[in-house]
Amino acid sequence: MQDSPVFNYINSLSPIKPVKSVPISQTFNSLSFSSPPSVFTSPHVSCLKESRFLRRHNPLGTSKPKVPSEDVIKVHSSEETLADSTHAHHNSSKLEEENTGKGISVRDASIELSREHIKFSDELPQALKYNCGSPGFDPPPCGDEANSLLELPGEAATDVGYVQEGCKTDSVEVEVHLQEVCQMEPKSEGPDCYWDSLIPDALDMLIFNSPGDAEAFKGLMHKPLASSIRLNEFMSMLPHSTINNGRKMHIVDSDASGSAPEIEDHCSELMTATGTNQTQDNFANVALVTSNSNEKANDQLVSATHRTIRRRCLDFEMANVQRKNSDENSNTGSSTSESDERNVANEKQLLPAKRNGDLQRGILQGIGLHLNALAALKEYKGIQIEKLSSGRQLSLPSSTSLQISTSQEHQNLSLVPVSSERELDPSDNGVQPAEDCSQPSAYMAGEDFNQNSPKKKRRKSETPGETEGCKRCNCKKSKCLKLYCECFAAGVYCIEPCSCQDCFNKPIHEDTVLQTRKQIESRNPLAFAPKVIRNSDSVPEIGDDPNKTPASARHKRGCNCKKSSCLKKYCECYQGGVGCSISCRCEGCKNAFGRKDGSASVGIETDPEETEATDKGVTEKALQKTEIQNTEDHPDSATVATPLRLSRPLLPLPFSSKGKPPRSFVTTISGSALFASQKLGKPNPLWSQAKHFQTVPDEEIPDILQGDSSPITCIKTSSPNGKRISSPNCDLGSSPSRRGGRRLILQSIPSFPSLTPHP
DNA sequence: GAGTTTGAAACT
DNA sequence: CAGTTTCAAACTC
Repeated sequence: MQDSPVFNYINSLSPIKPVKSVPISQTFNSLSFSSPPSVFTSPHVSCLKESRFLRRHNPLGTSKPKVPSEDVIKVHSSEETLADSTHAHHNSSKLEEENTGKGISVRDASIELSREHIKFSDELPQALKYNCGSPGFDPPPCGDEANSLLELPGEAATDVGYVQEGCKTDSVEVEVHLQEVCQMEPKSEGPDCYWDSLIPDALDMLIFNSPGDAEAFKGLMHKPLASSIRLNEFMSMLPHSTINNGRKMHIVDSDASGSAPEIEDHCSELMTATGTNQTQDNFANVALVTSNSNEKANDQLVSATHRTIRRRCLDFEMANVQRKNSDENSNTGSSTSESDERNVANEKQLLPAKRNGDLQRGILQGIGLHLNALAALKEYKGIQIEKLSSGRQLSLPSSTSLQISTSQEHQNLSLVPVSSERELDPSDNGVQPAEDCSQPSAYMAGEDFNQNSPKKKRRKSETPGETEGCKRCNCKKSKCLKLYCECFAAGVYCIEPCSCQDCFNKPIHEDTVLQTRKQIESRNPLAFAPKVIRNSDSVPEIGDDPNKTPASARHKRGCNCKKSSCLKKYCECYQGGVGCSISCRCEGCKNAFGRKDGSASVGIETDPEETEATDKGVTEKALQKTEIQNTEDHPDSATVATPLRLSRPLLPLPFSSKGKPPRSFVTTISGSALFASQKLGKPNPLWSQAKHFQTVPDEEIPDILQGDSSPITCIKTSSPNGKRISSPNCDLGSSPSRRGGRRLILQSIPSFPSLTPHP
């Protein structure tokens, strides 16, 4: 019987057997996120994976569908597949056999798909290039798929964990398969990003929501991808694939034995249509469902799969959540126009402030995408994002997300204590380690976006709005563990685009990074705080002409320029787009945003543009700043047009209009926005990231309180470490001694700054 | 792309 | 806290 191809085939499809396999549990360490290798402990599995990759890789790798590689050919026919399965059985333990069989079947199916659906391949010209965009997916070096798998600790771990849960074999296989698919995925880089952010939601809708949602999803899918061509097909397929009881796909109904081909087709279409990881996920789900004849098994598998996926793709999950929300709240599948869709996508990333409850999520979402990733994304999206953000996005959200990202890093790295005012959500703990997110993201950014151009080039070429978000350092001696390193200073891991040497600022060295960070913070609690403090909610000051630099914004410590006259980026004030203040010790200050001597803040506002130093860049900057400030003033209003800059928020670095933003220059989140986010209160898995906000308040308080006009306003703020910090603003005023000013502290200020300007 | 300038960060 | 050194970004050629 076993020899019978049919039998084998069925076996391969049967979910039940795999589950039985107990031994596997040992192989796979459940919940051990750090040990992906464990997943691959089994040589057998590894082999399979590799082979798969090769197969897939080759066919897809070639931008155009070509004759399947040898491997592909081998597995190609179902019969052959069966044979393989059988073979596997013979060679491995039962458990492994099971796994193998399944894996093979899945794999085969995939292969067949690729083969049968050449069009698919066509649509995926960049398959090779594309590394799974999933946050959870560690971006393995392009081309080295086998390795990549191994390198994906988070994913693998996740998989493993789930495997143990019961659907082990299938889950694992599926996961693997997904990974493959991910790698295969076609999309252009830009679109990838887009889809990555977008699809998750879509997926959710597809899977969890009613068919109506499917429509929405459809609309979403429309957009930009080349693969969208397939949308119709996909959509037509939806009825079948739409979830039944909220979890299963109808496809499940088709019985395991009979519908393999159909499923495959669907899957292929699905993949084609979406061209995203999520799609893959769906695919996985479908595959799982299909393969299972047993209801329970199906449920388990599906749920397991979902969980796995979700875990892997925290970011996406966030997105999904948000998406769901948005669906519920506002539209439903109505998003048909491209612009809308894009907006939606952007919103996810940028954090739509408009929707209740979305804010937080949005923020989280933004967080979900690692800063690095975001930055990279931004680069790819380029203008698109800007447009979107400017048009619809709230400046606030952007800012928020940005800030969050930065803070997040902080948290991750330094475990900064949350300020009292902010309660951490219990869910925090439950949330996957930030690292997981950040890591993959970081890698992803590097790999996914795999940029050809070195950071330097980018920097030079990058326009203020285009790529500034992403920090790329060039450290050689600091190992990226000192503030010299922009990445480190910004609280982000270095990514591929960085040209640093001996870099320790990577997830791998988290401990080191964390430790170093703590050390630095112990020395200077504000070391990682934003260098520029902006007044978010403060009422426009006297000089706050829209066209002028925000008076409220000031550099935390002030600059110490001697030769640059504060007219170059050497000057942190200038770089941060703020005027110099009393805090500054600069000589010959000509800061276009405001000279320290001339009524510091007011002077700037009076006429920054008139400053001799004013050049186009400066003016532009000033304008941008103004925009920002305006936005900040109305952070909550969703409708506020987001200035270009705000759109940037996706990027880790909020500020610099030109070139890369200064290290830690961060825009302060508006208190209200922040508050709102806090209020959402719903335990959000990503809430932990919210912690990061804590830093915001610190900055914010001063901002709020500060009126440029009020020289004396000093605020006591709590640093992340709980140390007290004085706001730079204090300096402004009064005290002749810049540093002395800081020490003036307003002790009665609430930990959480009121949203309104301090009296 | 290499070299210089600059000022923050780090060190003493 | 001040002075010096180190460092990497910013800038120039």
